Amino acid sequence: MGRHKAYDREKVLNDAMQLFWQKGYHGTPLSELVAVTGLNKHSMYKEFGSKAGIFEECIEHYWMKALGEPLSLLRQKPLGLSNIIAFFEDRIEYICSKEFKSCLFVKATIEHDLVEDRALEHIQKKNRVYTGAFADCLKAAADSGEIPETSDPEFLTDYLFHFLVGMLVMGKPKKGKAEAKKQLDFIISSLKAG
Amino acid sequence: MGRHKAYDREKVLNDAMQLFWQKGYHGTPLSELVAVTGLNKHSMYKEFGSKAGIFEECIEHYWMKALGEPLSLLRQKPLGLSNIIAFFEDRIEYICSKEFKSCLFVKATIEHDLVEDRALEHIQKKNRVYTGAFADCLKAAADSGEIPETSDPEFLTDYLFHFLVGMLVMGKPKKGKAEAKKQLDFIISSLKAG
DNA sequence: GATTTTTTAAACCGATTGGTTTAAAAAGAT
DNA sequence: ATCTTTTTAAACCAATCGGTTTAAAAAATC
Repeated sequence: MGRHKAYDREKVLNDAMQLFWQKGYHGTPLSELVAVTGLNKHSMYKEFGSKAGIFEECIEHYWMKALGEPLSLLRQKPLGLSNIIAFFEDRIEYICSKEFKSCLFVKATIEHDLVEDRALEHIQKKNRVYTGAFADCLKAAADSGEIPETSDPEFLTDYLFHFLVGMLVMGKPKKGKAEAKKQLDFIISSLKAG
Repeated sequence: MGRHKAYDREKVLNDAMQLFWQKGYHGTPLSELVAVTGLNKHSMYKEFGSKAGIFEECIEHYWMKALGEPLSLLRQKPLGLSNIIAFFEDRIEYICSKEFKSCLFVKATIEHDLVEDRALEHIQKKNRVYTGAFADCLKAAADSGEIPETSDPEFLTDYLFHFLVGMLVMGKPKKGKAEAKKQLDFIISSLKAG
């Protein structure tokens, strides 16, 4: 009994996420959140409790909507170097596209002491899922002989992650997609050489 | 004629820079700037005009005070791979120290559409000085045979820069200094192998 | 038609934002 | 002692911040 909700929670979350993604946590005032989602301020608070509450749900939403697909590229069986290549090619494609707007997680990581602790921990947990997927690919590549058996997936994973984050911060390279692909080629052949 | 300024412009700039460095542009309210520098609000505006004005001068200050020393490591003659190694070892040392607080430039880059355009361009110009120094080292290394002559300093420079930025964002690696050094070793031997 | 819930708009809260102005006091230079 | 400049504190500005409350209107259920 009682009236139905007029808004679509998914759509609201998506709109809010887009805003946070573009402007960061502190760069996004509640007023704009209200404007872009179309929700009434009152409904907003009833649904999410606070600005921090919205943000945390947006992180989960971002994880599923924006990071799910590239993650699936890392998990395609059989695991190996090809996953890493496919993943980075996809990311380069995105970074060089005009829709590019960095990464919500990276922005929140940099905002660190400004963002709520819970949200930060949430992000770090998700990061670990990502680096875990990297490591699985590298282990498989070592097992199959694609890269030397002596390779250490542990630090190579973080090395790859650093490179990824650097690209996400710096955005489109001055010489475009071709330059980014050269960098990727270099990394891949380095992995093969050990 | 007239009274002398009681404050030391350098010290004021340094205090303000530290704050911006820690909290970013939007995370730093004018009130805290006033509190930390000890300047009166009125004097602040007479000296710098606006918050954006203070920030721009802090960028230049940061460039000289925080980035000058690592840059000099890249410029030590004779140029070559050793400069790159010394530079990254120094950066790793800093990143793993407890004084670490990321990089003002990286933070401002991420805040991008929130930060004044002039400041952003200022930063990008300085970044180019840095990548230029990288490129010079790589060229010298290619000339002397430290790395293959076929190496392309252009994209290798951006590759190194991406890695650097990634480290600055992610902070101390979970396994500490040793892990970061392994990553550096890997990069250097990759450069040598081509 | 009674009940329950959502929606809406508005008023309201105290605090803070970047920024300006005023006016008096303090200090240096001539 | 005079003139200039800096310093200080305070008042002031409109706007915005995250957040709460109220009360009426609009639906949906029974």
